[in-house]
Amino acid sequence: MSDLTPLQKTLLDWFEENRRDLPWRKRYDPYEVWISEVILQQTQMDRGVQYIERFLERFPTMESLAEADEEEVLKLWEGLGYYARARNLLLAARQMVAEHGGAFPEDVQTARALPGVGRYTAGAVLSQAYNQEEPIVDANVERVLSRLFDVDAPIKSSQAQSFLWETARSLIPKGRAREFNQAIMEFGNLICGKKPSCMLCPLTEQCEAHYLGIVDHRPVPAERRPAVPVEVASGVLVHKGYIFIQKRPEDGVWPGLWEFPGGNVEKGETPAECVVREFMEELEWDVETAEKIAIIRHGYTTFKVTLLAFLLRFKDEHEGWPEPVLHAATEGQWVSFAELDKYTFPAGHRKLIDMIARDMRYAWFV
DNA sequence: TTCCGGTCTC
DNA sequence: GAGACCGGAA
Repeated sequence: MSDLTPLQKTLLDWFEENRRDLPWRKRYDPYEVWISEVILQQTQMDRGVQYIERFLERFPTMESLAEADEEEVLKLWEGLGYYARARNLLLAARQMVAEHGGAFPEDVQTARALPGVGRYTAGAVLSQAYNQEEPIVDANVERVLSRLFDVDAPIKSSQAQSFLWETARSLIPKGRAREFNQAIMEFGNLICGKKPSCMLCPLTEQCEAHYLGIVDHRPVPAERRPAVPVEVASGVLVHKGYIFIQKRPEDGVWPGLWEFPGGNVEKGETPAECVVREFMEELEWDVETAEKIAIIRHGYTTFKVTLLAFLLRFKDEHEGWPEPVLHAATEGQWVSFAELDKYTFPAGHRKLIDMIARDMRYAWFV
């Protein structure tokens, strides 16, 4: 019956030998495949697997997720980044329970109408869970195909992308989409990685880029522009041993996460002046800086952020708890240091909390 | 310090 | 078609 091409056969055989045990490969349950794919969208496999296991343990079914609290979903997501994924996951689960009987749709159009489900995720779930002959092109597949077929256009260009999707579709052996799509992705992960192991590769004879000696130049990356440096100041306002935090708006950066108020340091002001100004603008509170706590650096693709954190106190005496007038948040809270654990913070602010916890100078309110 | 990655929005 | 969204590994 073997009407497989050599390329298909090699990849399928290789996968049979080298298939890793991963959470969604136990059952290929559509819900579990979907959760896994969304978590792995921007996450290294080793870290992602732990998040997948934790997530599926807490929310084992579509129904359990649909009933979940957004705060709890975000808390499980803390540290993964791209928090819109978590929010879309919850929205999509609710939509599937309401409109699709709690099941992941079996056709591409319906699947792609779900929030957070694009071309890749739709193909990944439909092929792996339902064995449908839908292609997937992720970064692994991009590497494998751009090398095998020497794709010289920039990998994200529409020219390259349409070639990749068409090719990925044409390569799927009849009735074996589940195996084949996993095979090519696993292969792109373990053999044809960023640093390819051509010595171990069973496909070198069919690999155009290998023949030309340009494997390291495929795929052709998009040009990137240099990261813009940004200076940010945030304040940890302590009043009667409690700390003020606020919940970010539903859109923009870190949607729905909690933070210490602050903002960009403008030209001509010091970070300390900035944080005082920000507290006035965002909360209408008159504060002063008590001391500088820490400098935290974190890099992004488009920005490199230097976060300067200050310990703050109110300028005037306050008997009770002053009410903030929220201008940059949907909620505000006074919490004890221990209670910070229950809230979801961006990684930089979580780092700041850890630094405070370890620093003896702050033992009086920690 | 540089690099990586799906989806959504504009 | 370009840029925003995030964090950690290399």
